Amino acid sequence: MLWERAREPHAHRWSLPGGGLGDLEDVEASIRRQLAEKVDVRQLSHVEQLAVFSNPKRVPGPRVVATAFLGLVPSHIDPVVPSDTAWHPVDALPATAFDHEAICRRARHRLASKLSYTNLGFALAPPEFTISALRSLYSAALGYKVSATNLQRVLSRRGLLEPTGGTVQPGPSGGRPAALFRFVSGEMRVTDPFAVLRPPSTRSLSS
Amino acid sequence: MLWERAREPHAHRWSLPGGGLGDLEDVEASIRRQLAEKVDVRQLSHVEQLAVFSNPKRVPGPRVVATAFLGLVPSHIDPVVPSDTAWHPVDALPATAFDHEAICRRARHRLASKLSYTNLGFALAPPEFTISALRSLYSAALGYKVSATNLQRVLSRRGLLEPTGGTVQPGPSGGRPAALFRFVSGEMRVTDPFAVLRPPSTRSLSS
DNA sequence: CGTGTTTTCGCCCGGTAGGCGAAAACCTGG
DNA sequence: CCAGGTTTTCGCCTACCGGGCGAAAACACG
Repeated sequence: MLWERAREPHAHRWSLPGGGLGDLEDVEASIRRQLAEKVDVRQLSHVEQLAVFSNPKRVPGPRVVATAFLGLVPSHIDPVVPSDTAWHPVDALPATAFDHEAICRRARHRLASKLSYTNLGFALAPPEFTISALRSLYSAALGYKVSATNLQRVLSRRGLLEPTGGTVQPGPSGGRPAALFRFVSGEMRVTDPFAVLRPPSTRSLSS
Repeated sequence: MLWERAREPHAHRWSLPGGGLGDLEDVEASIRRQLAEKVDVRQLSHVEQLAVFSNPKRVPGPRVVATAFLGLVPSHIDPVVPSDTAWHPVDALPATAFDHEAICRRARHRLASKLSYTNLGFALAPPEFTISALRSLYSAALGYKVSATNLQRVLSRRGLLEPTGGTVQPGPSGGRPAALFRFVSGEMRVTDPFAVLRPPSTRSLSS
C-alpha cells in the first residue's frame, strides 16, 4: 500500500506510509500509529521489523534513518484508504520515492521466506477458506504457482491446518464442493526446524 | 565481547560495544568503525543487522534507539582487546547494562538458526579445520552436542564442505589422522530452500 | 442419466536427516 | 613387532518429507 506524494521531494512518486518516532513509543507502536492515523489501517494480522535503512543519502536533506516493517492484513479485510492511497501489486510497482522500492522488495522476500518455514499464512487468510483460495494467496505472495495438493498435505502434516467441517457450494460450472479449513494457531511460529542437527531429543511433530 | 562500564549509568555492568551514528555513514559502517576504534576488532567474517531496540525507557535519560548487529570473528582470530573488555560465553553472561542481555540472546538465536539453514559456519571456522574441530564450533554456537558423523555428511551433501587433502597428526593418545576440510564459499548463502512449494523448475543441488 | 468440472485422496518415488556399527589409521606399551 | 586402545571415517539401514500423478468423490448441466 502506497500513497502518492503531493509535495517535493519526489512529488507524484509513490511512498510507503510512515513517519517520525514519538518520544513515548517504540518503533512498532509508531508504525501502528502511523498506519492507523494516516491510512486508517488497524487490523494488522502480523507486524515485524524488516531492517534499518540508513544510507546518509537515502533522502535529500538532513539524514533520516528508517526502520522498515513488514505488515500484513488478511485478504478478507479491505480497509478504506484515503484518496491519495492505493494498493499496488509488488510485481508491478509504480515509480516509488526514495529507497522504497528496495524496501518493498525486501518485504516481499521476507514474506515469501516466512510463508515457507512458518505458519505465517494465517496472517494472509480469512478465518475460514478453501484450499484453492489459500492456493491463490500463496501463489500471489510467493510469485509462482503452487500445487493445491501439496499445499494441503504439507500444511496439514505440519499441524497448521485443520478442517472446520463446513463446505462451500460449487460454482455454476459444477465440481465437488470444497472443504473449509482454518489455521490452528493465530500466532506466528516456526514450523520447519530446518536444523542441521537437532537437539538430541527434539522430534518434529507429524500430523 | 563485552566491556565493563566505568561510569554511570550502570557502572561496573557489562555492555556491548557500540556508539553514535556518524553523519556520513550508515549503521553497518558505524558498527564496523566502533569495533575497530573502541576494541580493535577488524577481522569480522560476517556482519548482519539483528533488530532495532527502541523502547523509550531502555536507557535512562533521553531516548536512544539502537540498531543491534550480529558480528562474527573466526575462531582462529584472537584480537587483542582493551583491558576493560573481555569475551564471555553467551550461556554465562555477567550482569549486563541496559537491555544488552536481551540483545545477546537474540544474537545467539539468530546465529543458531542461520548455522542450520545457511553456510554461516564459514564465518566461525578457520580456513582449514578437522571435522571434530568444526563439531566443537557448532556445538558451542548451537548450545547442544552435534554428531560429527552427520555434520560431515549434511554439510558435504549440501556442497558446503570440501576436503583440502591434508591431514592432521593424531594426538598422543593415538587415533586415525583427521582429514582437513574447508568451506567452499566465503559468502553467506542460504542452503536449505525450506520452501513449502518450490518454484516449478528449481531443484536443490546435491553434492 | 451421462458428461464435464472441481476437489480430494491414495499410491509411489526420490532425496535427506539421522543412528549405528564396522573399518581405517594411528599411538603406546609390552 | 605385535596386541590393545583411541580417534576418525565410511557404509548400511531406517524414517520421514516434499512432490508428481492418476483415480475417486461430489457436484452442475443438458
